[in-house]
Amino acid sequence: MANIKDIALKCGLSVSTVSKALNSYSDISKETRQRVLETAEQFGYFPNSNARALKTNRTHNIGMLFVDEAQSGLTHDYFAAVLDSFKVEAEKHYYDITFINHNINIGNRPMTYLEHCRYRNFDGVCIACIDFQQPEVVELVSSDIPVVTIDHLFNNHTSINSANVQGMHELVQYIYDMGHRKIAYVHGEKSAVTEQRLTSFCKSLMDLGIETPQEYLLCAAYHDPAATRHSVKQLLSLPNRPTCIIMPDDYAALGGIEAIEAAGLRIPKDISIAGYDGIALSQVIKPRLTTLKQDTKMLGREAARRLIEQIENPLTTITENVTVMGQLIEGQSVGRPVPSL
Amino acid sequence: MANIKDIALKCGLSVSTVSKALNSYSDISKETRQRVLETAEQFGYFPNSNARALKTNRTHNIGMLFVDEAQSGLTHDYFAAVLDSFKVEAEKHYYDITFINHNINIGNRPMTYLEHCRYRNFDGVCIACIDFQQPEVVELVSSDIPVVTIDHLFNNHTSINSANVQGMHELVQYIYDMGHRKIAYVHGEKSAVTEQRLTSFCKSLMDLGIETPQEYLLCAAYHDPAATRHSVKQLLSLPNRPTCIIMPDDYAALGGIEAIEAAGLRIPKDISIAGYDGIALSQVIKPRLTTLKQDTKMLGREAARRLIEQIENPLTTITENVTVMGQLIEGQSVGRPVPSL
DNA sequence: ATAATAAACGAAAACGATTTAGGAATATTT
DNA sequence: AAATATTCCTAAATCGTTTTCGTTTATTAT
Repeated sequence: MANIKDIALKCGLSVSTVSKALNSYSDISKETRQRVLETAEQFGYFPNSNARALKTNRTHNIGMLFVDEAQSGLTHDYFAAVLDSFKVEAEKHYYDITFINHNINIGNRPMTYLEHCRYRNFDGVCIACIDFQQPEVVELVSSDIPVVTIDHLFNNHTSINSANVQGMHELVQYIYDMGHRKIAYVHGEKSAVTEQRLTSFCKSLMDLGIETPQEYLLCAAYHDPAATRHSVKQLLSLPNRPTCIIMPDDYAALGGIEAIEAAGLRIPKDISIAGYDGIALSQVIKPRLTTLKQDTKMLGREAARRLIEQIENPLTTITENVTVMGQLIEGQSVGRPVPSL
Repeated sequence: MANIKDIALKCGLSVSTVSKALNSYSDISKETRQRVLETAEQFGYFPNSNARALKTNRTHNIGMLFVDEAQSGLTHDYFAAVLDSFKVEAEKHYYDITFINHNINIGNRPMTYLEHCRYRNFDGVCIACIDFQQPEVVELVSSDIPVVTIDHLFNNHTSINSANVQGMHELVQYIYDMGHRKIAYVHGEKSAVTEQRLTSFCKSLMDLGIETPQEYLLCAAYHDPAATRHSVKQLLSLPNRPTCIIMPDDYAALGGIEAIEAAGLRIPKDISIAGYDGIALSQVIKPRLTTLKQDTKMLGREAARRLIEQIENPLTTITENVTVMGQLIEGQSVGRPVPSL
């Protein structure tokens, strides 16, 4: 692999001049600069990232903290889509992405996330799809490494958030407009996202003058059709059962659908069901889900952009909490309820 | 961040001694070694990866070539699961994973994959879920960087392959055993995998003494329900239509199911359908798919293991082509055909 | 003509590790 | 007592860059 020395030799220049030429220093004449660039191109040269990082303390490498164990992280469509979009944008800015994990330390102790970041000298870190309460995560966030979080808000840190309040409101409003008055919500486990959606759900209904009985609010794990199947079954057995059920997410909705069909009910004729996420899957199943599509493209892109902005202009950048709007997808799973009471 | 110098200072030793102690050189006394390790632990020390890489030419970083554009790569359940498993195993061996892409070169030209690998000094590379014919991919494979490919076989290179021949055979045999004689196969686009499955499909049927008309073999993109919907529609309109249809993959099967139900047919009563992949989704939809589960855990794990083996013992390692068996999942989508002809 | 300024380049010291060759001190053999 | 071996450690070169501070030459001002 050709290095800067080879180029210097070939051009009859010093190593420093070549370096400067490559980095567009102003005290290099146009002619030499041109000459250097040409030989560099000809030699197929590019800087050794390690040497450069060693000297500059910049790696052009972003750490991605995505999920702890082999949970549903990468195979979770929503997050996979966000990651994908993040990756695309980061590449445009010449950044690479490396997963953060628990490598083994010199002392035979697993590194903390922060230690791993220091070890690899990540310029910045993106955190998504993880339990944000973990001490280790908090430690990482509290460090001086630029951090952007997705779907979670830390003090004084940039975050990109799907508009859960707006999204849930829009979904509820739509369902209301379709004529539903008995709306249940099987919400995910406790998290910032869940709280937002749940609050928005309750508030939206209250504003519409609807009272929601406690039995209409159930908890079931995200991304877990078995859990929602159970919950929906429970809802269906209520004496005064809902006419529409909102699921934690699209994938989990599959469990709900199954439970409904198992009970011999038809969607949306007998009962309606709505998802959340708007992943590709939601539009290729039967019935096509009425759901709230989160803008994964925008979420990933903005996260990457702001993080890089922060990395490159640490002083002028202000921390922002960006909210990315979602969009209702009108599928076939929410219909008009039968007028019967 | 504490460095080796700090430790040397604290211990009253030279930098070289500390380095040797940390790297278990034999010419360091047990006592000093112990002392160094303790201070290292106490200082929260770990080596600067860049400095180390610069000197040793080893980065403990594996390049992952996963997909060119924002195609279905990360959001493709099968590959996401393989990647996840690869990641878990790599971490166990103290390796990190970085995505390979087309960063911008010094000459303002996008780097080739190989160039990116050299730039980042990856110790090894895993290639999956990509068009293996691309010149750039071939260039990378032909380099001296240790490479392992998943689901594609290159000469003189280790590869981990899902047992497509066995898998398809098992699937066909099962369908046959259920009584089907008119079996169609909507196969994916041209690739090594497709070829293996297609060949196995044809051979298995021939061995069973069944002739398959040309109209029973259709091509539709992988992971594309719209494509399979179209193909299945076509199959259904045949004068002598099949009693069972094998889909390119589970996700694409959704399109097939839709087409069948749109035609007013019931699965598996009127017609059977089978998937391929055995992703989680396949078991939470209705009907639960009869499909061939590829062992993503094993595929990812073996890929990581062999690659690392190759990295660490470049001389003693022989290239292997590992075949990972799949397993039939008996769902509800393949039934006994109606005896009518 | 001389001094001051500007333009273009180079020498050398880092960055934080690894590794080779060798040096002191101690122990062992002759 | 001298020679040799062993043990433990250090000096210094090196990996490929960046960057500070000079130095040289050319240009302009006096």
